[in-house]
Amino acid sequence: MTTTRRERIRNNTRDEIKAIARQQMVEGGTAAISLNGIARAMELTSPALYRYYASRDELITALIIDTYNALADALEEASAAHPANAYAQKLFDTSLAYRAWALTHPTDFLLIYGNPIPGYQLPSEQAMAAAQRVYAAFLGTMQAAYIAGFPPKRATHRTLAIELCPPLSEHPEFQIDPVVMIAGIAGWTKLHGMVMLELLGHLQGAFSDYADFYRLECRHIMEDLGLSLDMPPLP
Amino acid sequence: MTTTRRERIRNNTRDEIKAIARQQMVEGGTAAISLNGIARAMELTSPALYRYYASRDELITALIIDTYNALADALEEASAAHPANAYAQKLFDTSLAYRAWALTHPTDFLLIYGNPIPGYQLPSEQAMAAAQRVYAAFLGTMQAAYIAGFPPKRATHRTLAIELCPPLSEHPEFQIDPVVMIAGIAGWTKLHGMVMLELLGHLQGAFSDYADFYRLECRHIMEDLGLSLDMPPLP
DNA sequence: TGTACATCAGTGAACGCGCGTTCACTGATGTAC
DNA sequence: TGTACATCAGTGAACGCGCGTTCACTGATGTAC
Repeated sequence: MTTTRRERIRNNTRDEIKAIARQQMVEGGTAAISLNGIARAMELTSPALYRYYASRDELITALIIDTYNALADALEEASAAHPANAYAQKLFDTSLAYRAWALTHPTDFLLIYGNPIPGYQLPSEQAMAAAQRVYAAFLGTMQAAYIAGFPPKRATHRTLAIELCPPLSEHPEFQIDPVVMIAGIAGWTKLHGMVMLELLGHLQGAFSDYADFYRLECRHIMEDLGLSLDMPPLP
Repeated sequence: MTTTRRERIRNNTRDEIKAIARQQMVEGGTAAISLNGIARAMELTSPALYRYYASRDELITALIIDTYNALADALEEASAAHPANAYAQKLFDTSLAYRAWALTHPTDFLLIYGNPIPGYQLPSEQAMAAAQRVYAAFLGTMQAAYIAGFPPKRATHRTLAIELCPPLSEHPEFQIDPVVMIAGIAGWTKLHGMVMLELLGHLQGAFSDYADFYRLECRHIMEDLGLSLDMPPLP
């Protein structure tokens, strides 16, 4: 775990490369990530970058992994603000954090959940694992609530749920009940749809306050999950 | 309305250009649309294309408008298969058509609902109008159901709804009640989230049958809208 | 503490490629009398 | 029906640009004895 001076410098440079790539994305979308451009910004020649990333694709993979992790961190932080048994509060705040993170990091969000980057094929096991952290931030709390005796209100019948959503035998340490899985993904897809459409401007002009709409729908999701918030009810 | 021979040939060429552009999108995403490439495929020189579209951006605008219209056509067709007062059936089939169209035309779907194309700014009034046809396919039926005495089951209180979703004064011929608007957009965002995540492979491995999951959630949406389907209930 | 060697960061030139757009032009198609 | 003219489709050369990646190399930094 000890890092030499050289390793530290090297890691800093790797970070700087990623930071500039992120900046490029902000300015021109994911397609604008360019080694030549990064080299220019760093006052290097472009072949020098190949010391740090073997190719453009490898850089993109690193960006994607970091992005999943950053989003997952934000969600976990929101969840951790409440005690373990405050399921509703945890999920509600996690949901708000999902939108908040997406709106403050729009290009990062689109990097992972938007169009695939042309010519890029993400192969990495690591990326899959990082992506799972995001789902886990929602599903973990839901599963805990389920075990504690709060099943989803409109739960799918167990036999049907098992058929539709066969338990993953690969990761037994991360077992989510199929009933929870279906209800959880149903909730997540709704959050995702709202965020995606708002982010890309497809709801423009519909609402006076998007945060209010989102909160309203989050409450409905909580109701569907059979979890009640310690909050004043809606008028 | 009479078209001369020349105009017909011209329109065919315009259509051919768009068709090839679509093919490019299928192969390499929206970023792969290239006038040089189109010219090559048509065995023309690239300046010749400027007779038909003043610029790459204008071509993309045409593609976007066509795409919104094609999706709206598909939705309207699904809805038209049922009589005007079969609200639930209309909406259910419209919802299924939304997913079906997205899955059969993934790149087109991403052209309109995916990442913005770098360097492209859609300015067109026409595009906005075409985009509205898609919402209208859902909201029109919902509004009709509302007027016929089927309010959304979990309707927002009117005063709150009006505040959150101020009626658009611009298009009085297309008036949707705020209560319907909120419930309708809530439903649409959920459909959209499911479609988007499935399309981009983010639900991979979760379900044995995505169509079943989608149908299941569509039923829940119908329930929320207070509309019952003439279908055998779920087991 | 000093020397010999290995490692590593970065250079500069080059490869081959593709892009959108402009310009002055040729030759074919249509139109008016 | 034939002729003179206008319209239009398409050409070929050029502009200036940017891209990812390779290669043989120089010079600095670290390491082992």
